[in-house]
Amino acid sequence: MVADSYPPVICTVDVVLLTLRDDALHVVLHKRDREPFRGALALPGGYVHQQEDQGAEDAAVRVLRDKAGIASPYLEQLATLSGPGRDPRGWSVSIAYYALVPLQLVPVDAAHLRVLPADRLPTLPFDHGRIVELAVSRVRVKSHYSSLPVHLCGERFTLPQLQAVYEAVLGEPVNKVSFRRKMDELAMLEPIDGELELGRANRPAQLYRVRREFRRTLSLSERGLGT
Amino acid sequence: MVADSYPPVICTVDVVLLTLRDDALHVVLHKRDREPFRGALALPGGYVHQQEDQGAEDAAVRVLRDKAGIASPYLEQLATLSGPGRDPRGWSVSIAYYALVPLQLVPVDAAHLRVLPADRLPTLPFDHGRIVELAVSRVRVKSHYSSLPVHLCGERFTLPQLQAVYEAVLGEPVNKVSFRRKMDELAMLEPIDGELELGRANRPAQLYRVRREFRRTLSLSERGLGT
DNA sequence: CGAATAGTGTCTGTTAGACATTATCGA
DNA sequence: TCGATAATGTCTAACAGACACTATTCG
Repeated sequence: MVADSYPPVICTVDVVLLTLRDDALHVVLHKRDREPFRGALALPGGYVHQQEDQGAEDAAVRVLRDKAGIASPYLEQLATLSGPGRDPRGWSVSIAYYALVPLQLVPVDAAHLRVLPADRLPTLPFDHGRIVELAVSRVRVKSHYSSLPVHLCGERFTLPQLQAVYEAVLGEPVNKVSFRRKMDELAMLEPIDGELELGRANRPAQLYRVRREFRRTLSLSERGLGT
Repeated sequence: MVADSYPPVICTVDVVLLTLRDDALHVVLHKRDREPFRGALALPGGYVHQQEDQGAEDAAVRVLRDKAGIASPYLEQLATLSGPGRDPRGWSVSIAYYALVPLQLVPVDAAHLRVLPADRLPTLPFDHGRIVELAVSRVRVKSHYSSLPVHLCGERFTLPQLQAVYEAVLGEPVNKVSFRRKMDELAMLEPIDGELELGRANRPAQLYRVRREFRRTLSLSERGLGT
């Protein structure tokens, strides 16, 4: 064996916490409170804790709670990045996750957090810029054929609101009729009985919520939304 | 900080090496030559080597070469599994990859290797059974809308042969006309000029090969092959 | 009532699958 | 010439997108 003569591999998790603001995907970044890159904005992340984590996902959940004040968002493993150069401390592994959360749940005023547009980020430490790219691209692809974007909405929303969320994530307009057929096919929404979005000078929209069995998961469709 | 008082996280890679035999996906397993589970069949895997690996993928390539005698197959990261219980030596991370290779390139007679059907495997050590499930499911999903299965073919093949490969991977028959339209759309094949598969009592089939620019990558299509 | 947007009906072009037809080999 | 399979043409059913029409609210 060989490993014993070398320092341990540095084993961390990093989370791309995504939310929607002004119809654009934003990333929640965290001001680092220790070296390396102390004071820089970076993805919330941290070491795996052997004594408390039953797996890397536990570490990601803990990081989201402790560093971003977020509990139980939609969370999925993204990729694992590794190598000798990505962390100045040595050969490292980062198990990267992405999370989706409605803006209302983000503590936007916290001094150690920033919410920045995903497509206009400053240079980030480590390979965090690359990780954000991977996350955004994964979210875009999955949004074509799944219910992923509903996790960017709050508990109650109208179909026109949800369509706007899809359009923001996909970066292109979506046909209304096709969109509604697709949502129907995904079968993950239920109308909230008798609840309408009143107060505007037009026909009020029906309010919907995600069915209980899809709250922390996805519904997939065979064929995606067009273009 | 916390990590210093604990033993290092065990950092390994494991590779699900898939091939096609008798129209069924098979996994190449490796007889372990050291503890734990010495002598048991398991996925080819090993430690990350800090001094030679520029990343986990390098480790996967090295493992494939050293343990399975395979060079430069199609290789893609699958998932990362981790936790305190999956390896008896302690808290461990396995960065799992899957690889596709034509049967001709597998050293099927090597004493330390076994080629077993993916859907009828014995119980494997660690969580390798779970990793194989993930790999097979990933390959099935990707085969619906990509050129992934061509990596199970040799250099030259006919369209009927390739269709049989798709059907084996997907586990269901594929419409011939749709299949050919899809291959055409993927635009990754080129006929080998004047080369036909002669010798049988019927019209000979045109031989094709993968275009150079797709040799180690994929071509994706918007809409997949049907059910 | 008029403006505005929600929600739905319907038409049409595109695409996938079923089926039929032609092509080309060995025997 | 026959049997077999490759390769392709064509019809049809399913589906997505465009468009238009109806519904319902506020002012």
